[in-house]
Amino acid sequence: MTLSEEDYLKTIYHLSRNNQELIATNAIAGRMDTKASSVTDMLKKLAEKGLITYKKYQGAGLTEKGQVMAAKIVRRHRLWEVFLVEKLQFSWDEVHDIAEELEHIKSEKLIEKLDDFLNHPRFDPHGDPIPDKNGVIKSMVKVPIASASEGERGLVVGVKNSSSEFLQYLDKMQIALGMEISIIRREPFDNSVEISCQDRTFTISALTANNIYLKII
Amino acid sequence: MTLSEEDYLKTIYHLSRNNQELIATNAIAGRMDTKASSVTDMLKKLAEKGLITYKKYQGAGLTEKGQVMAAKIVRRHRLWEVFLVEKLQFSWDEVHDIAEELEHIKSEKLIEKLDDFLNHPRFDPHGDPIPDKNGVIKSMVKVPIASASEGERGLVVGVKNSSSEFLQYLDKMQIALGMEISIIRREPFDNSVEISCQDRTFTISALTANNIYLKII
DNA sequence: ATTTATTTTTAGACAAAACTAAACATTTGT
DNA sequence: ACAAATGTTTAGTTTTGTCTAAAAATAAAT
Ligand SMILES: [Mn+2]
Ligand SMILES: [Mn+2]
Ligand SMILES: [Mn+2]
Ligand SMILES: [Mn+2]
Repeated sequence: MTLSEEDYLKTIYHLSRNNQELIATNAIAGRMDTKASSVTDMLKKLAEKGLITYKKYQGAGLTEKGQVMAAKIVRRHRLWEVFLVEKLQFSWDEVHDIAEELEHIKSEKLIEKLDDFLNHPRFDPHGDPIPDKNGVIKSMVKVPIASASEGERGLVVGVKNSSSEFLQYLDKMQIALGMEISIIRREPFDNSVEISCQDRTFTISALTANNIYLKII
Repeated sequence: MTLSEEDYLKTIYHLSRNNQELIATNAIAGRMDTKASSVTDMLKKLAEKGLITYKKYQGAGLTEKGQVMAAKIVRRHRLWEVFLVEKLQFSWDEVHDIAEELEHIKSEKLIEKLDDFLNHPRFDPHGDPIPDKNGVIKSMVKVPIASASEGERGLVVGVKNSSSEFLQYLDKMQIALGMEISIIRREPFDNSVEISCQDRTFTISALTANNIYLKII
């Protein structure tokens, strides 16, 4: 597996989560910042290797084998992110790009030793689950603040958007994983949500509310 | 800088240590397990970028700029090796190949944070010095056992050959960095050396004696 | 049901890094 | 000094991954 093949496989994996349908060429191109023609070439190669199913003009989907491979790459990515935050003191908005490179280092032993060293974390710094060595994910029941009802409260367990901009915005608002949030009121006019968090009460936009996941308690 | 350019630069750096002369195309090809013609192509490219001096049929040498770049790569390599041994519990004969990949991860901040995390180590697991962030090396006065005189003693501070085979052989003989060794007798017939180490007295071959460095005390 | 628009694929080109085989330069041996 | 041996470069391919432009297929609109 080359670095490029791994990145394509991972992209297809992410586009397939919460979505049984075939993935379109353009969807992949859009997310990877390449041209559709490049994607087509790569899809043929991955299909040739038995990692995806691919039918002309129809789109692509992971095979069982591709699913397992992709989950391994995601596992590596997320373990490295934990390392960067927990051990090297990076902030959660800085780690993605570095992990994007580290995930391609090829050594089973390395990743198992890293996992030991980190004490087998189950979630990455953005709350996303870390697949086990067989590619199995234990995901958590979580709901965006935007879908929680007035009066409910929950723990912040993840973010939907993990761009630097959004994560830094959360830092600025002093919202972090593990904090408890109560839904005070939802404003029907613009779908903004009034919440309380750590003795502060304030309002977040619908967009923000859509990108923060809670585990209701 | 591509991965490949970095590997070539590092090879030239290593071949230039203890040697002012220009490095021959074949020397590089031999060490990197490529063909001379591939080396020639790369030398042109590196010269083009101002990282080496290169004159047809004469050989190559690092420029100031190339020197600094190469030292940075070596710094990354050796810091990762320390990480793998100290934190992930790899043995010293397993880390080189993994570090060969890790050294290419591009992030200044990563490497400075790693250096902090490791407490600014000055030597890698094989006793080789780690360049500082400016590429400056503080090397140590060290002498191969083969060149030490009878009656002298010293601490094991490095190995010349750091192949897995040799390192595993040292493990088997229970010789490790930091141990104290006394030169009991040198046998003129085959240049083997009788040494004592940790209350054991035994004989090592000339080849072995040439590949273990001592700091005389 | 055609026409139009969008998406996807093909064809052809390019850059990076490798190789083989042949040409050229340097060194060595006599 | 010259021929042979060795070392190095050039020329021409190959593989991987990308791109542009044109062709083909599918989807949307009138
Ligand atoms: Mn990430
Ligand atoms: Mn990646
Ligand atoms: Mn090494
Ligand atoms: Mn390398």
